[in-house]
Amino acid sequence: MGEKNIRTRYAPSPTGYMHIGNLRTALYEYLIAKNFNGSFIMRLEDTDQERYVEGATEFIYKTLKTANIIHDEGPDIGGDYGPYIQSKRKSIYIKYAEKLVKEEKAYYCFCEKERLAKIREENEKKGIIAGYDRYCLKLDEKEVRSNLEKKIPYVIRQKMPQEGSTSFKDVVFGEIKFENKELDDQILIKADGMPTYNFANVIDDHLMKITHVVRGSEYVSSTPKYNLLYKSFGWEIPQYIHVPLIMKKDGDQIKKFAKRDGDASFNDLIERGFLPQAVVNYIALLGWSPGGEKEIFSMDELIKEFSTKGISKSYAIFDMEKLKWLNGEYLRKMSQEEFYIVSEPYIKEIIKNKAIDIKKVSKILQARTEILSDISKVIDFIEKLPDYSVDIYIHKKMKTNYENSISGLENALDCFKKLDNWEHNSIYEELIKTVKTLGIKNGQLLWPVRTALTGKKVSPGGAIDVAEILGKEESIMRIKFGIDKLKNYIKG
RNA sequence: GGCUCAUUGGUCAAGCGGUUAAGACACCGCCCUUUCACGGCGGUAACAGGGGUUCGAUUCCCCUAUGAGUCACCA
Repeated sequence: MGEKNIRTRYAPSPTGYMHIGNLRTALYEYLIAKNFNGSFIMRLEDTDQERYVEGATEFIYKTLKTANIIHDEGPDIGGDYGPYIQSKRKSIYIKYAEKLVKEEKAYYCFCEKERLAKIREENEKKGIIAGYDRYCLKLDEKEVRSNLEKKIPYVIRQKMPQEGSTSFKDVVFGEIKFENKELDDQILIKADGMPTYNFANVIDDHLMKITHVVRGSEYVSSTPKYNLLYKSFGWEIPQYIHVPLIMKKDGDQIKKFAKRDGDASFNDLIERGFLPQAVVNYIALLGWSPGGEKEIFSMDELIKEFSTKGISKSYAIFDMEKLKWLNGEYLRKMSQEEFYIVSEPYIKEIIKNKAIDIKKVSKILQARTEILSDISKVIDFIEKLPDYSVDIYIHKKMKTNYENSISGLENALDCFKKLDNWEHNSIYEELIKTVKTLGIKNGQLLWPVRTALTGKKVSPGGAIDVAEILGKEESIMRIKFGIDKLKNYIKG
């Protein structure tokens, strides 16, 4: 990919929150740069003043930081090619646009939005979609000057060639060719003096010495316009790397990820209890394959392994199930202590009882948690025994029924009462001793105990784990309650 | 609609002219086991269709179908 310094850039506009696709683009840009020991630049594209959202910029910084995607230059930290905020570079763009006008590669256009809208509407009626009709291209120099003097609002449009074709080589898609006559005379400078995205992009990427332009494949069709601009200025065209879009499945429809549809943003996922590293790992793999069978990558490993060769050409559908699995893998890979740190807030959110040992709860949760936010509904029984139906005492494989559940619980009750050392091993030994003397299966005794203790069909940890966490007193109470409940049921 | 791109199991995907067409998620079964989970083992399931080129096409070309992107004084 060349010898010179690789420079990539992430150029978000502060118009709202970052979605998954956005973040992945930033990730790839970062990985490509770092893979070659290059620089990753952040540039704010705030040229649309109407869409500006307060606080969006801070949010972008925060998101990149939690995702561990770190820029080397940017509005907040500066760099040699600043300013990195487009609104502060307004005069630069105008200067370049006027240069193009002088060379007759662009022209002033005084058409009102109303006229443009009307033409578009008429065309639509006829069933055609056409670009600008070049009305203002016909204006002679005198008219232009007089309009300018009269301060009639204007835009500057790029004058597209009417013949020939423009082709470019994309790193992932290969050679792509467009006929020039299909290109619209796009606006370079808007009536408010701000550049359009397409124009500002070209100017800034060149001025900031960006070598690799990574962006979503929705920009493929505007790339020839970029190249014509580069050509007009006599600038070197950067490498294009168009990445496939991330989609979602909605019924049998395939759609783009969109915040307005309530699709999860990176931030939403983190709030839901996904680990940033897991999400980053997952999205790295959405649209890119390292080739081998390894699926879990740290950021450093991604940097090392990433190659544009593995970027796929077709869109990928976001699969929440796989993300969950991957998140679970990250959780399980942690040490007990690490898991305790991340799970503690979720556990404490629901368990208020100070007597409960949060560390023990955390321990039994680790192998069973995929998303941290799921914790609450799994351990709710600790704080308060839920209402439950006696049906759950019956378990075919454990060979339990109402009657032997009662006797099982009564036996367990005796064990519990005489236990002084309330600790996992001793509880286990005591209960198993009883099982042996009764000559029954482990499950026949343990299943009713677990059921009485939790009031749930499934629980994290078995009878002994749960008993240990609940403590002697509470366990005895719940066992007694279970016995009464079963007896009443049989009677009535 | 024009243009551009894409199309391997439900999903992510490997493959790059000759393979029993990997692997992962999900699903199913078995084992482990004090439930569930974890873990282990195994299973179901794919080259969109049709023409070429070739001794031989999932791989190359063309057509069709389907999907996506784009056609703003938005980025």
